[in-house]
Amino acid sequence: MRIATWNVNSIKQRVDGAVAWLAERKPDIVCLQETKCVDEAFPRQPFEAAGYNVAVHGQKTFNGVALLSRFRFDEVSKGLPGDIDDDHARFIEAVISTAGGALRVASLYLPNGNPPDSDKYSYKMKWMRRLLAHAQGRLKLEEPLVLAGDYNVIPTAADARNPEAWRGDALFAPRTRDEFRALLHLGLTDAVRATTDGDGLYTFWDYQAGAWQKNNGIRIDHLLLSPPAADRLIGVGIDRHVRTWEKPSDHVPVWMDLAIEEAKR
DNA sequence: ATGGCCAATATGATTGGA
Repeated sequence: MRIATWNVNSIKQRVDGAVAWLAERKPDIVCLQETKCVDEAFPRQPFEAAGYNVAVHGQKTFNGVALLSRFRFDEVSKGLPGDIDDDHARFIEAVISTAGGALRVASLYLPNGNPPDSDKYSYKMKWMRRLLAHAQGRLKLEEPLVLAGDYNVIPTAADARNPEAWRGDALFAPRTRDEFRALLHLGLTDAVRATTDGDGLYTFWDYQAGAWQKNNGIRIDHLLLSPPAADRLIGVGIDRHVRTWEKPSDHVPVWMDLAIEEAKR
């Protein structure tokens, strides 16, 4: 079972690149973020033609998350619980049947939170605490669970080419990293860090200031796994070559393989 | 992390992104 996450920065701008990447990497399930369109406008057809079921939770202009799956969705729920007044489309979760039982996958787009002295940052903090509470509840199910997405968190200095430049930024602030560590302390595993302690593993390079050419990147797109999922982790990959394609997103896909078999039909 | 970008919007300037 191959599961990926990718912040596409507008799905309409990325249809061709996404279809090409699906054909190349052949993921079973994909978590997308920043689709930036309402559900009715999501370009479902090219993805269905490529063999994927599509579940979307979007809004006008900003945010927006989606799931692509080679397997049928048994359940889909939209929105992160914990605040009925939060109308940002940043969370979608689905259950898929596998040979070993239920697999639960969520695509999440955690708020950026800049500037850190603003209400945007307090929204980020609240959202992280809501995610923590939700994860806590889901972990009790003892299912393979994947919380994948753009966390807008640089976990450690090893996850940035120039950590000094990020000091004081909402993505690297001590409180941000504290909240991310609290997620890990629930028992969630960062799939990339479970397989390597290397540096230079980035998933985002700004469009500006030649960040890609200078490899001035950060690792902010993460695959977090419950214990039953982490026990089945085989390997991970970061498809940085996708950043060299025409009209690239500023993020690249991150994927992993789990030793989970698809349900027999 | 700014010199340099990109996407969406009834668009031609502004907002949001990270």
